[in-house]
Amino acid sequence: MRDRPTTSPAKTPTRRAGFSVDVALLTPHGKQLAVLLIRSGDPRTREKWIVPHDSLKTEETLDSAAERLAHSALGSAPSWIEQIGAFSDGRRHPAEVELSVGYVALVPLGVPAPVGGVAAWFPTTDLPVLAARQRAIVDAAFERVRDRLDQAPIAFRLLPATFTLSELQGMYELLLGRRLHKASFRRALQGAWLVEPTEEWRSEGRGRPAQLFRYAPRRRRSTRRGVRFELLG
Amino acid sequence: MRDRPTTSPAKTPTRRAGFSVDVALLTPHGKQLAVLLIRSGDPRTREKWIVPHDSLKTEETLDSAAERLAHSALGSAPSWIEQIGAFSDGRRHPAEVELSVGYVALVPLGVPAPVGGVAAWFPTTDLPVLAARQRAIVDAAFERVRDRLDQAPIAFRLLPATFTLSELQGMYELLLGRRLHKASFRRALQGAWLVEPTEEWRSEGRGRPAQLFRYAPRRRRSTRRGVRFELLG
DNA sequence: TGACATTAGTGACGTTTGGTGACTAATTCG
DNA sequence: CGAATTAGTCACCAAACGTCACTAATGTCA
Repeated sequence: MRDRPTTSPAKTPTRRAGFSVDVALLTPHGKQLAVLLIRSGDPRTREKWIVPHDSLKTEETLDSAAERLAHSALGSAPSWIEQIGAFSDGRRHPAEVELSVGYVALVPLGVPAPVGGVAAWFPTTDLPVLAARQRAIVDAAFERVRDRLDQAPIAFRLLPATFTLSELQGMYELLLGRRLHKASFRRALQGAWLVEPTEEWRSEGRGRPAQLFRYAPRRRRSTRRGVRFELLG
Repeated sequence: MRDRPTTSPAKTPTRRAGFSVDVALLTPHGKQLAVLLIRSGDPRTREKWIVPHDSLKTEETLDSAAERLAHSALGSAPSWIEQIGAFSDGRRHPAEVELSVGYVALVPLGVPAPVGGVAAWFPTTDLPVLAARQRAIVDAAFERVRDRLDQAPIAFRLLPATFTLSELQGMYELLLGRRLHKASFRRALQGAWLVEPTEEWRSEGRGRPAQLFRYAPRRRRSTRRGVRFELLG
């Protein structure tokens, strides 16, 4: 359970800051991503589910507040976290603060579900009603994950420490929402020197056993590419 | 040394919010980018130059506050603007607020220098001392421009409405800090359907006249590319 | 036990994309 | 006129990429 120093009634006489830090925790869930929401402890709020949030404590940075929130909502540290930005625009927020700083964090597959009852994973397509500003933060979190897929080791952070190449490809397919070709995927992965094989093999029911790999990026030649106009509009 | 939000000097009686909006205005300046700084009107501040900033006015969104700041500092509207993120960490800021929301904005080449004396363009390599948090915002602004170069029409927004292809290439070279090959650049540009020729030609002193183009992106086929591992580390 | 389904992993071919040097074109300057 | 300068294009080659087809190793089931 999280502390809510900001839930003093709307008058909030001793509010330390005019803003909150909100963390959207994401994890793979079936064929899509899911976000961790917690039950609103405040019966006065209109929405029943909220994104973990809090105001800054003394001597705390934004990043450390986000990490504290993630750890406290989940029971363990996330494997990746990044600030999304500042959200305001007068939309509803459970803490009724003027501004919220949104964060996105990744939780590996297989981390046990959070403490019983008060928190739950909600898949992308089945979100409950959230306060408008928190909904915007969650939407931006999903979008940020897709956008950062090529720049940060998103897929690797969503998998356990060792994994098969098929699992890695499956994670990319989940995140991209489309199928990839096995040979192309592996050739590109090979060329990037991102994974190294372990001695272990895993036999998953039928079929040939798969070798386990771990994420171990090496320094690679920085190919000076030309300008890419494709993504521009 | 960090700022102490509780020691707000008694002169700031009606501060509406515990945060500011700060805008880093960038424009091409010789062979690099420059940022617009204004003279600090407050003799008590240690730093002589500051980034334009203000708190949110009533019923104002973050984006509209940033646009207002840009317009008021420059006299005209910027050609592109985007939020960078929230900055805190207890570093110094002229407004002595706990948090600042940073924005980056682009100003086309050739826009006249701002009003006399109180503002000036400072090239990347020759920045004066700024409050630590504003310095962080300026650094992030330069970085954001480089990062967005492939996703947003940065270079086009820094040029006048019509331009030669050599000018466009020169702008990319300025932003990337390296030379590009003419034939590759034009082939890629051609394939992206981003510009269309005008009927005008410009004769710039010596050499063959160049045709003028305008930015006019067309819908193009979304090539489903494979995964790019190169940028990952 | 042996055929078959299933999953892992690789090889090879053709196409596309991208880097490069060399060429032609049109202008100014002397 | 010819040299210098800038614009614009072409052709060649290498790297990257999509695709199909193949081999490999396991479980399942008649």
